[in-house]
Amino acid sequence: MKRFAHPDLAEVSLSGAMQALADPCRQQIVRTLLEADGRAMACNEFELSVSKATASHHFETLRQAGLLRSSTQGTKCLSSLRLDEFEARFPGLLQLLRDEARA
Amino acid sequence: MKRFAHPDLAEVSLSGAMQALADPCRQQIVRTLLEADGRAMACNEFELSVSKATASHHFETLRQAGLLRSSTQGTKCLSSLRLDEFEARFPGLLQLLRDEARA
DNA sequence: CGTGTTGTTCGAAGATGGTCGAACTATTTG
DNA sequence: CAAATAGTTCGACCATCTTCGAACAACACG
Repeated sequence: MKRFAHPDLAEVSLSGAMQALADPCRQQIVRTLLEADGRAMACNEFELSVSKATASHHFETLRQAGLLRSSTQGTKCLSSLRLDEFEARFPGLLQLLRDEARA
Repeated sequence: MKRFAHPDLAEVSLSGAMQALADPCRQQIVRTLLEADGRAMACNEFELSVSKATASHHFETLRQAGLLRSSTQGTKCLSSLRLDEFEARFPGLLQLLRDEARA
């Protein structure tokens, strides 16, 4: 069973966080998780217009940016937002995504 | 005398803003302007470790992201932050840069 | 008018990033 | 065990981004 690496939020730079959140596909992933309200979701539950390989790459990028916590459950990979930790490190950043989602 | 284009903040996407602010060199420019407290600064007043050509490109990128307002004064190009407008469009985003500047 | 200052623009080189298909691993199910 | 499911990893391709030097433009100052 695969184990994913999850950096400490203190190691995540603002540049890194912004770069991760700048991509539309990754924004979509984070927005979906924001609406999921804390629930962990499998990769194939997200409606993404990219291949499996590309999606997997984006999930990894978001993990490295401290946004996602992932673990495998059977053949699935469940991911949830590290909401409180990320909010403590970069206050207000995720709220901007929430706002843009309504627009 | 050259005139620069300055987009309406409503036309600036969150992706665009984050992409602009993700670059270390551009972060340096914005941070310097934040410390300048509203004062307009010439390009050569910023201590950047890149060539003139590259710096000029970064200033243009920041203008397109709605962060800078620039105008020429003699041979100089004076730039200032569009602080209130940008803050109204993306609340809290510039504060993150300010915080990271102290760290 | 010539010289120096300040940026801009152009073209090219090199790095980075998003994308995919194919092959692979691990797990569940028949 | 065989087949289906869910992701990951690899290698390659292409677009975009960063960077620079060189050439250029506009202005200030003798």
